[in-house]
Amino acid sequence: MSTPPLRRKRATVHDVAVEAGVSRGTVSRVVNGERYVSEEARVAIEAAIVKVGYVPNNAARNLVMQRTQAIGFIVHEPHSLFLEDPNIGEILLGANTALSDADYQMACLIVDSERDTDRVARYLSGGFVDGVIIVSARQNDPITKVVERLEIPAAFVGHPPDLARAPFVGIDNRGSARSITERLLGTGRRRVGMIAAALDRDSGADRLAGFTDALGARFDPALVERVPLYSYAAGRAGMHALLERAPDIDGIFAASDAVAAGVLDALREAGRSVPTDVGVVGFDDSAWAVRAQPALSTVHQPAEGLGRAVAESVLSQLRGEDQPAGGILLETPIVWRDSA
Amino acid sequence: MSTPPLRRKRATVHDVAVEAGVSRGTVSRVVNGERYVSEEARVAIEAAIVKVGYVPNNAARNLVMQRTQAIGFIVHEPHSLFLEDPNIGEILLGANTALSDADYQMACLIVDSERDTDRVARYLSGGFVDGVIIVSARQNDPITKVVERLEIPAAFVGHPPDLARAPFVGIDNRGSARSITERLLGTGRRRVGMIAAALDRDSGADRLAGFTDALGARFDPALVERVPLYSYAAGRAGMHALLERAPDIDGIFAASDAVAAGVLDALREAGRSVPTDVGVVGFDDSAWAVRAQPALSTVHQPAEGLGRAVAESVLSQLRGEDQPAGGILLETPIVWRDSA
DNA sequence: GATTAGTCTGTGCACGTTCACAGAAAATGC
DNA sequence: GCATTTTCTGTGAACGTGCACAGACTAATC
Repeated sequence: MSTPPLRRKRATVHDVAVEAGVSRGTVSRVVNGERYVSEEARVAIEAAIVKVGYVPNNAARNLVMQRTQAIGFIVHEPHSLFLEDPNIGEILLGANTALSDADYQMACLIVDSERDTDRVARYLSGGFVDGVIIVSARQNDPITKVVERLEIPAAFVGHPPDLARAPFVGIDNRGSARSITERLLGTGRRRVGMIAAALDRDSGADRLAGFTDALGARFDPALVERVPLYSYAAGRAGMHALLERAPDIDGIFAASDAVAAGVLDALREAGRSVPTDVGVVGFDDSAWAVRAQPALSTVHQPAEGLGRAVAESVLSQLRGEDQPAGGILLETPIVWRDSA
Repeated sequence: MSTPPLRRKRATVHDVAVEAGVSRGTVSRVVNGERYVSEEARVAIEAAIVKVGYVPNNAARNLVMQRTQAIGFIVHEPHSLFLEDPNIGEILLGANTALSDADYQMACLIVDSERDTDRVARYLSGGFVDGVIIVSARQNDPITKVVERLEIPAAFVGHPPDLARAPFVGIDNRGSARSITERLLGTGRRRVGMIAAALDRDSGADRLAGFTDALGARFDPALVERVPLYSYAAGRAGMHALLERAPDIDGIFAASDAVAAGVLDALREAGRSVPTDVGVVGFDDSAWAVRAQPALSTVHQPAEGLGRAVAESVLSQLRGEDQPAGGILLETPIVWRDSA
């Protein structure tokens, strides 16, 4: 015997109106904070609202306003990396708080396989969201194409290289990479290499460019090892490969903290001590950094702030405001710990 | 100059009806898969749907059906732990896939401060969700009280001790803890202790109980160190304290992998080698486990499966189906690696 | 042939809100 | 005192769907 839902029916704007002795229109005006309502009516309505316990019905409001009050949060990453990379979690958290403060829902869409691409494309075309946040877009990303074609308000975390003027928030990956590499060079290292990761993404490519900038004439391409992902495993394997090729290396810029954690373990396995034999710096200032042995010197990435900012950007577009050209870059202080 | 939204209007059920030469009612019937519609009408309507690109309007449907098609996902944890604990992320992922397969939205609600409690309580009372998933309920949790009072369909991950017969999914924490402790004892350890965490939660208390079960008469309360959270930092501090008290300890059951990672580092700092001097086992089989040095022996927690199952439970309640009494327990195989 | 049961279809109403409009009352200008 | 503006309020029409109902047609039964 299944219990009937038993949800006592909610108060409507009409109930408030009769309680306050006014019309629906006036109630609507005070609920939405519009002008042209007398002080007398306002207090009566406000009292009536608390008395009958009125809460606006979103479905009705959305129906007449032709909107959904939901924002898609699209992550184009394998499931496993979504979990391993703490940045994404923090970005999600920041975006979620900003969105819920503005009474928006967040719909998480994780794109892993081809099948997911179709599913998300269909979802987007279905008009289930008013806008989208896109977290790790690749070059020639099919999802990005769908968003572009549908002309949905969108904002990116990181700069998608093939989208001319899409609003984005990000950090100065290149400048930050240059700064921390310079700082690493300042500790007196002579053979400094890099584990470069995710070069198909703007962040990965920019971090490598910043590294090259810092080294200038001293740059030696043989000291750069390229790995596909920002992951612990990739960092460990990459470092082993690099040590094979250049045993005299004494400094490493790892493209992320997860990569750096792999680097540290590879160095330990090879019998090198950090920072005495080799100095290591990372990027992100994630949980990996403090947990590593020794604690990582790294670039602080304001992930939660990025999430909040990217959400604000979409919200601002929805309000029809002008967008700052060229996107927003957040500050990235260097955090110096023990690994270099 | 703000661009006007320019969203070309979507096709409605009425557009499909005129295209197929039938009435709205018939279109509605085929869209919802009801009986009593001729084969002829069905094919005409299906063709018309793809031709005009019809997608049902959720807001209108929700309005008339008196529902929201959204499920709240409530996490009662500090923000930091939400990120550090990989289980929660995986549960979220599993729940999200199950929910979106059923065309439900997921609304993430993270409760950290007192202020959040009020916000979420108000959100729940507002009727913005049809049901809720509750992830880490404490005893006497105010959020749980609100859910109970509102009589919203709910399902828990883990068993809230003060709710008599609330549907839940979980694992047999006590049995699993007993099994892995027995296995640890089987490696010939004589002084086996535990870093017990989060005793205000059912999982924490049950893991300690399982440990006690396994030791039986050999149980020594002095070998149990209690720490507040399932965190790396707590594990490290707890292990240092325990070593102070019992330097002859040769086996440790850590209440979670994150705790175990802290234990490993504390043991390294104290100059003990694992597993030679001390055997260590964890709980969760999270990313921490494989990343640890040495890799952790641990209990595999099917986190993504828990998320999927808890979502299915709420969905099933929404369909008005009978609930299995006593909740659902998922399997937890032991994964034996190098740390013991 | 009349009655009944079963299948199929169209119409009007309801869901709860916002918005445009009309009109009343009050304030302001000459 | 009349015209004009400003402030305030109520009314009806949407928005797009599901559902109850009525009616039409077919097939089976008496």
